[in-house]
Amino acid sequence: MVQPAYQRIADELRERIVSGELEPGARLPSRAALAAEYRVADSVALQALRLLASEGLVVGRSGSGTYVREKPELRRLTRSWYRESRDGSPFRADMAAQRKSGGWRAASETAEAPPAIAERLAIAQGDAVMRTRYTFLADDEPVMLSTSWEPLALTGGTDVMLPEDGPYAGRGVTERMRAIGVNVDVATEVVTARAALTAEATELGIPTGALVIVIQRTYTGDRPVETADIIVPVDRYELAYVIPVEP
Amino acid sequence: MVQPAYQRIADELRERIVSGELEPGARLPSRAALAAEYRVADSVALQALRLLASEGLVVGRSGSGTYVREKPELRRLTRSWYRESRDGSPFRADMAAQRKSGGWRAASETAEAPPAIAERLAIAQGDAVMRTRYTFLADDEPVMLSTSWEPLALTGGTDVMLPEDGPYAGRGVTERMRAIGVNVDVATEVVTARAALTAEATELGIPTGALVIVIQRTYTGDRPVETADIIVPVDRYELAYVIPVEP
DNA sequence: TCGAATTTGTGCGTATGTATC
DNA sequence: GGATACATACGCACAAATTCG
Repeated sequence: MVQPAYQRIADELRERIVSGELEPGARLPSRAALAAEYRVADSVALQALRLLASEGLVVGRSGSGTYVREKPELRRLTRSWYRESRDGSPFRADMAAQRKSGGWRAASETAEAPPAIAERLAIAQGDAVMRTRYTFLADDEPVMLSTSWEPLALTGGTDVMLPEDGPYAGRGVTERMRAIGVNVDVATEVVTARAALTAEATELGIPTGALVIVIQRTYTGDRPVETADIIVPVDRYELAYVIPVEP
Repeated sequence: MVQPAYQRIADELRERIVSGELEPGARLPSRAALAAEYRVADSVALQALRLLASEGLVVGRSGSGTYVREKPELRRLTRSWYRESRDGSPFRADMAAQRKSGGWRAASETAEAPPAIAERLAIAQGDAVMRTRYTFLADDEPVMLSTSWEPLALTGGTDVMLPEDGPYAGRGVTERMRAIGVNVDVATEVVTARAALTAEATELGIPTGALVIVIQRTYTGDRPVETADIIVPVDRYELAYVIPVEP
């Protein structure tokens, strides 16, 4: 397989970056310099740099140069088997552990279950659900998004129908469900990753197409009671799962 | 903020793809058609399509067209609190559950601990470690990579010094450590995502820069006993964490 | 303070090769 | 074989930001 020139240039730079030879903040050769070094047209050097930028390895600054991406202070989200036992919300606990103020905005509305959500909740497509969109804030900056769905068949007419209103506002799914006599045994988190959509990128203040981790979380007892899509930008957070090993 | 033309084109196509209006396998308008529709030059339409391709949303086929990426059959890796209680290796169990044959190749060698690994193992930089590289196979195709490090101070001179040799070959970290009287309590998995490096991409048969999930797993008892980097292509696998909720 | 040089970001038009239909 | 479409590459142009003397 013959490598196209722009890929070869990108590969060589990528190796130098991940090997640490080019440290975060270091300046890459300019487009013109790369073009001269590799004996290619300016546009080919440009293409190589665009590729690296789309991978999140480098950022260009107009008029200045292209630099190896500085890693922002990485925050950690802990997901462990005792997570719900901590007082209040897991997110606030994580933020507190890192000396950040944690909070969120939320808005709920009723909706019809789309196919993928219906399957996760084991209900019929089009069934009524309560959809709640969350924006999580750390030091007042949006850092994480979540959309949650709960079957109205379960919570309709009860105290806890609105996750962020009433006596159990903000208390977490387990506690709210317990309040209406619904048992919750396990949380399943399916982790994937993709590029951020425009709407997500705008809300989170990251470039469109930046990498995000998507967590599909479902709380289940005798049946699924809540499912959520959680969007986490990879360069701000890492997820830590703590798993006990059975003796 | 004024959006560049190529980004607007990419955004609109991206929305149509993730919303499902353009289903997997559907053909996008040709470059020429896009250029005409948006009144831009051919090269601008090209730039938009390259952006989507770099995000893994579409694939171009020479002479034919650009198509919405078909999702390969998604395999699931289950990570749960009882994972080690299953007989043999977790990977084989996952594969068996999905009617695939699972296996792996491995090669071990001694090495000096690089800084990041030393920190994860709570040893000094440069201390001797046993490094083992794994290639996991499903139906004889490489699907997952892993590199593991164990402090030689712990296993040196014992039966289990080589993870894939001796009486405990392939039996999992917990069991091997128990055999030499070392206790293992918890596994911590730190999940991030990035673009695949050239070497990884080649080995896994995916395009360079394709999205991979990186799991940094550390087994800990009284002290860290093993740590590993596990590379999982996102479009082949999803990770499922099952977390019990405390009553 | 000003201005020139540099550098990135965007965009245009063209050419060649190759795969598909 | 011819038309179509993607992949790569070249060269050029201009705006905007930055740098530096």
